[in-house]
Amino acid sequence: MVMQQGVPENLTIQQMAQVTGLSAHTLRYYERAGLLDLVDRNQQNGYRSYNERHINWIHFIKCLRATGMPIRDIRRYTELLQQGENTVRDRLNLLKAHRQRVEQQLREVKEHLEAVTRKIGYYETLD
Amino acid sequence: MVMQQGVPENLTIQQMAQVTGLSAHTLRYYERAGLLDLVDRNQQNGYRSYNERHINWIHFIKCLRATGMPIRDIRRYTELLQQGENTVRDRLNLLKAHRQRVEQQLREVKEHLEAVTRKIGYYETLD
DNA sequence: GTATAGCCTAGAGTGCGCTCTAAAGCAAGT
DNA sequence: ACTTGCTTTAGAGCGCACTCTAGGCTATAC
Repeated sequence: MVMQQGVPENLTIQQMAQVTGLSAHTLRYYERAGLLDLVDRNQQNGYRSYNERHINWIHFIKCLRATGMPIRDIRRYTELLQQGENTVRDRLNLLKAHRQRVEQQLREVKEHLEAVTRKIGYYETLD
Repeated sequence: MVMQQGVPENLTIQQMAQVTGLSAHTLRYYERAGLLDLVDRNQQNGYRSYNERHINWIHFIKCLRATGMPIRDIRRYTELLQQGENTVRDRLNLLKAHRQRVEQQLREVKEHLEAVTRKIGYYETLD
């Protein structure tokens, strides 16, 4: 196994788990869920073999998840990606719609957090 | 049933659902979960009877939920509330800890959203 | 009285996103 | 050869927050 420096290649699922911060279970789950096609296998033993492209992709998936995109939408995005260049417009629309929803939700959370802050202020006057 | 104007009183669960935007199912669930003690009953028929205090309380619960506080933490807060004045400090700490977590999460979401925005920017150059 | 509509309870079901288990295969060390 | 520790799969289980169902009671209109 490489892992000295340079471009990561032929990573086992545990190494991939370390690098991405996801568990091996979750990596397999994402693959089954269609978020991660194209995972090559080691020819000798049939183990999954990840490379830098997978790392970058997982990193982006984590951004989508962290901003609340559901698994099925990420699968949809993945499918578009696999269908090639003529889906760029669809992918763009999908991401833009997502961004808009997230921004709306950020505004709502901030608003509701202000109510919490007001309550905190009230409690502080009692101290 | 009153409902003309002035202070809401003796609301049925359906009226309460309308006012709060929660379903009757959810109102019962919140009560069972310990988020909502003290729901009086109509002496004749045993139906739940809500008043303005309940409305305000549900409104605050919605702020906590909207900012991601789990049900069990809201129950904890409810318990403190029921234990009276000497829990003010604990309630304050609970809300402050919550606010801090939410603010942290807002920062993280914003960061990850920037990655999405960068991807959008990239796609737009392809157009 | 009867129909309809709203309320009650206990408990089952749902959807999501993991997370774990069992049984089996492969790899490296002693 | 045996042990240890990784990998594989299919499928079960979990925690959360609802959401709904079944069966029964109550209230009002006709």
